[in-house]
Amino acid sequence: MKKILDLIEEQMRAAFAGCGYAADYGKVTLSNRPDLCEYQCNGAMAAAKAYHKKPIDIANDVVAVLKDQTSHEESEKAVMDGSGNGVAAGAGGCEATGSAIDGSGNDAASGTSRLAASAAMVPMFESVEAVMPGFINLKLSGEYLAAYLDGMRGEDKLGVEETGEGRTIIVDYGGANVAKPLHVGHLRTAIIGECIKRMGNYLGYHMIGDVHLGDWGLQMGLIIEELRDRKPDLPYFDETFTGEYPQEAPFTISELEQIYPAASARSKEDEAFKARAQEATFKLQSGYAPFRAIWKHIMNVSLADLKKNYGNLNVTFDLWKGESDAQPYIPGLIEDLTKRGLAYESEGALVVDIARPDDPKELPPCIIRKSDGAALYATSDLGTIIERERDFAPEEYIYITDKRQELHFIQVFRVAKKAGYVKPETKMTHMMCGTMNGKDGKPFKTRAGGVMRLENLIREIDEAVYDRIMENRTMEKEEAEDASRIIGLAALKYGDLSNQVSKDYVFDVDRFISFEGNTGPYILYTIVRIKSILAKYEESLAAVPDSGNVSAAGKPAQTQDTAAGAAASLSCNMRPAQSAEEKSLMLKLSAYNDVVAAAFEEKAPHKLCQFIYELSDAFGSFYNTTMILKEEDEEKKAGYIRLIRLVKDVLESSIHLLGFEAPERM
RNA sequence: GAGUCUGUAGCUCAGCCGGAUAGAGCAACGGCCUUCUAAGCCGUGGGUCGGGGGUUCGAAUCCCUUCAGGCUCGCCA
Repeated sequence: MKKILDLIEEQMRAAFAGCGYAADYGKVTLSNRPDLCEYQCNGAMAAAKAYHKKPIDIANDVVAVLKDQTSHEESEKAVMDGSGNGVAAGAGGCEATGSAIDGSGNDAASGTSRLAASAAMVPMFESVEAVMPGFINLKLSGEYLAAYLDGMRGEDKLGVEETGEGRTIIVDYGGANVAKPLHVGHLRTAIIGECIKRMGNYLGYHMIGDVHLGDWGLQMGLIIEELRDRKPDLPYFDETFTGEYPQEAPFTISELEQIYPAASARSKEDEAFKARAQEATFKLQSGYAPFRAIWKHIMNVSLADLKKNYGNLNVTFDLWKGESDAQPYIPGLIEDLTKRGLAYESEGALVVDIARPDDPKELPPCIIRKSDGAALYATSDLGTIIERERDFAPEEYIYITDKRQELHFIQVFRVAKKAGYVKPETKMTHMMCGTMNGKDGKPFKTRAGGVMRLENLIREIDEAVYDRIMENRTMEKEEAEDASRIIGLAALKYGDLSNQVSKDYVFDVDRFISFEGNTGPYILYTIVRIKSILAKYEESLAAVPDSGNVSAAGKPAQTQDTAAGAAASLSCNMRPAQSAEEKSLMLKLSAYNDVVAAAFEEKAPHKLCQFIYELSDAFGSFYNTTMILKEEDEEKKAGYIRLIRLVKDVLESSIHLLGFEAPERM
């Protein structure tokens, strides 16, 4: 569906053009003064200079054209109302407006007949006015808005346009290291990446998520040598061993997680040990069979654990590739760059220049081979690009990492472009994440000062949620535990995603578990309340047929709204808003497709968070001023139900995009 | 030192491709449950948008400058 803002803007542009002004001045935005209007156009003020006129005169010209249009619409509408019968505007009225809005939407794409087409059926504006110094203030008509929402209800994706057309985008977002437990530092990239991937898929792109494991560096040598010292009797360390290596890994995940930090710490003090680790790394990379066997064990044990932990976060990957997968491409890569004269020796290393004259500061070259002959980070990322081009030839790459890697990606992107490994038009995006800080503003730590493991963080939040549920709800232990996991994850993810990606943010456990205000649980609470109302409504419908005879005799008009009528009422049309609260809610809903598209386009999940918070807020006000189930007018009640069902659908699909779900009760 | 990002209410954050009175949440205070989940709703107080200059009819937003903080600056990932 076309975005509602675009539809309005088309009218505005046509009006500007109709007055002899450039259509571009007809830009329309959401109002920043909700007390005055719903949408606004500031183009008259911008145009004033070019046309040597007072802004208000231009605004008045444009408004006159729009009003002329509106009054025309109103006369048409009056005719419709006459035949439609205001009170019993049940099924008959529905069909008419339903097709009208669809028709106008489709025509709009093709051109000029749109104005007439929509005007004939549904007036767009309730009011249009010019205000000093030259604002044009707009209010949407209730009928138009209701018809627009009906369009949303009728679509699979609630009106979101699938602009991706199946084009491929690779999202590189895990960043996990094999043999190291996930810690809070991995949280942001995982959460954000998952969200970007989901939004892209929703918009019709073919998103490929790759965890891109750190599975090939010095860490492997460190583990091997530490293992040698701890368990020297293993066959992997027996040079004379000729048999089959065991299937069973010589360590558990817990041991592995203990081995690596120990080895890492030791290498910083023990030069000899470090040298051994480097040697082991080299042998592994050269294909030395016993070490390859250990490496496989490390991978298997670690991967199972990582999948479990990412799974708990509701984060999944299409590819579980790692740096090791890029290795086969590296010799050819280096040869190619060297042969073509792009890479040259400098201070013993092999480098590629990436500096450009217009850089504010001359950037250092990209090192693709160290002076000791080993490949490094940039080399492996370039190798990965070659593999991805071969396998997927994506139209865009999105890397999601900590912002400290900015320079690295500038270098890699430039080399990839310069060498022609990716097409010139391929977009290469680095989403730089701010760090997650503690309340003190410094990088988040445990109380003891260490790095917080992700599973501990999650457990801490889940437990806090559980306590909160038990505090003021009666719920079975098992249901409460399930709910606290769902709610805890929402709290965690929403807390992260509601901040701008590139900024550092303060992760305050106490605030997250308080669940008040702009938090994940608040969103879930809204959904749960709607579900509860809908369930009660369904019950009431199901109950009616039992006393059907009585009801039918007494109130013929309402019998249709029983069991069989329920389906009909759902397919029936949305009613124009009856109150300010209902209108606000409907206006908010209508922005859904715009928000999703913008959140993806700008790689800004926080915009979607902001939206669902405002939508929940609007629902809260509506809920508090409107007794939905107590409404005696069945037609009106059915209208409310249609509306809140749409609110629920939009909220649920939004949180799905963000990467969490809602419980049934909370 | 150079580059870059950040600085908005007591706290946590939106707004930043210029527009009307700078918005939320938390915290504080005051109302609203015999009615659909009060984890809610309504209201009150709280601001030199780090400082200074400039552009503009109009600046939190654009430009310059300055202060404070973060990060990066060739063989870690």
